[in-house]
Amino acid sequence: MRDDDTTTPAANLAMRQAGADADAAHKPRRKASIRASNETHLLACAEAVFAERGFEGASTAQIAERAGLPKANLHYYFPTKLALYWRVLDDVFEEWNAAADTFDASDDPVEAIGGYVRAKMALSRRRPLGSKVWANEIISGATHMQDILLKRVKPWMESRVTLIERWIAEGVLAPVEPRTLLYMIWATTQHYADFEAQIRALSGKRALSAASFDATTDEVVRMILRASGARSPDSRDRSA
Amino acid sequence: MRDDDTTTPAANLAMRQAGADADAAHKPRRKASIRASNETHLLACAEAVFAERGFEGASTAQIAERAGLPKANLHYYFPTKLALYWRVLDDVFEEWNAAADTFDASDDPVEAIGGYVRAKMALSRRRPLGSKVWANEIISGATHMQDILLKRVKPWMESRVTLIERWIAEGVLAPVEPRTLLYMIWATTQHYADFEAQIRALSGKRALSAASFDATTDEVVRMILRASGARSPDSRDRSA
DNA sequence: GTCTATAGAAAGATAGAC
DNA sequence: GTCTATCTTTCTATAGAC
Repeated sequence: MRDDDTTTPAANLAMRQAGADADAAHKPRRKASIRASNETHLLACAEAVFAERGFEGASTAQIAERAGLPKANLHYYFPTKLALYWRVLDDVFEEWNAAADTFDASDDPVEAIGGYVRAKMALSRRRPLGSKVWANEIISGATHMQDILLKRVKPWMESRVTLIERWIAEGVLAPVEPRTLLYMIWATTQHYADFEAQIRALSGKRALSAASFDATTDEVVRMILRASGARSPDSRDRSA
Repeated sequence: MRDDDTTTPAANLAMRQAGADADAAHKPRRKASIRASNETHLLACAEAVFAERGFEGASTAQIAERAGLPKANLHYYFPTKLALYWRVLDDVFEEWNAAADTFDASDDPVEAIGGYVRAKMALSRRRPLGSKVWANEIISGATHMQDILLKRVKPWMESRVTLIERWIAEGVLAPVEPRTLLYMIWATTQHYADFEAQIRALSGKRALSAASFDATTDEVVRMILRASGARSPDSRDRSA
């Protein structure tokens, strides 16, 4: 029951109808879960529309229609289009944040960077719409994301910069500019979500198969590791 | 007279006023150039608005206002919003295409790839708005760009893939997946245009200085060359 | 070529019956 | 919680005077 990523109008309508004829409107047991269910459902649909048309280009009517609901219901759950958009941005950031944690899974730069690249590639595959919403927001000037960028992303980046500089000092990473490396990782991995349509057009295929996406992931990991000059530390030569 | 990249409303209004009081409307000498001048001016303003809000999010009123013109004048020069958008996309592609030529400047992969990365970074710096329009269009599904992608970008990519495969066979490039390398180059270089707002927020600076952009360019070139394992061919060991 | 006025559709949001 | 009807604003595009 609770996988709500159905973003096609048809499936959604069907789902809505299912509960509709339980006409007794006040079963206390279900009240809270109706709200939760409708909110997540609307959020998933909103993510798809915001991804495709950006904040200004998206209309609440389109989102409601995709959700199989009247426009008024959308405004019942989310007072304004902006409030809905904020919730979507927040959701997307939480996943970004989860992937970011993989960077600290190991002190070996090969494992840490490799694992992070893998996590970001997996995210691009699993939730391309979220990545697109993020990209759209940044391209439009990031006006609604200053808080997230300054209070969450910036501190994360700064601590990772310090870590990368330590690796360089220890000789397990080439003397790269840490920010340039991180931007390269973000840009390259997110490209497979954001520029999906271009990749499809250029490859002539309808979609990248799971197998070829995995192969591409391996290749991206190899290339990023080569770019960064990462190597696993010799277990004995660490003098400090 | 003919540098029309002024995209601020104020400057544009001033420019418009200049010619306005030459009230004789039919000097044959000036007719054609008025059209050309207004068209390029509107195109520059449209590029800025489309970059910031995407095709659906942009309004002809905003574009006209930025150009310092009544909305009706915009429709006099460009019949529909879509026609205007197409012209912008076409302009942007022409510059992409010019940068693409640098790939063939040399048969040495270090020079060819390095030069191409430099050209793309320079383009990101010189015309970030164009890059954003492109990115927005792809994120939105590339519906208005299928022609350019299939007839212009795809053939270019395929011939470059062949070239890269030859380099690999000759041993002057690591055995990389050519498409993955090209996507990495595009993603990384365009990131400095498209994600400008994020970079600004994370660096805490208002804008990347010319000097630090040049340093970043050098670093990106080094990292891409390392990722691709490119090396200049020994002048003697070419047996064919 | 320029510009005011406006048509006709679609936008965000709300009222109020159920 | 749901949904029809509607308010107000803004949208693309055009008419028609100058």
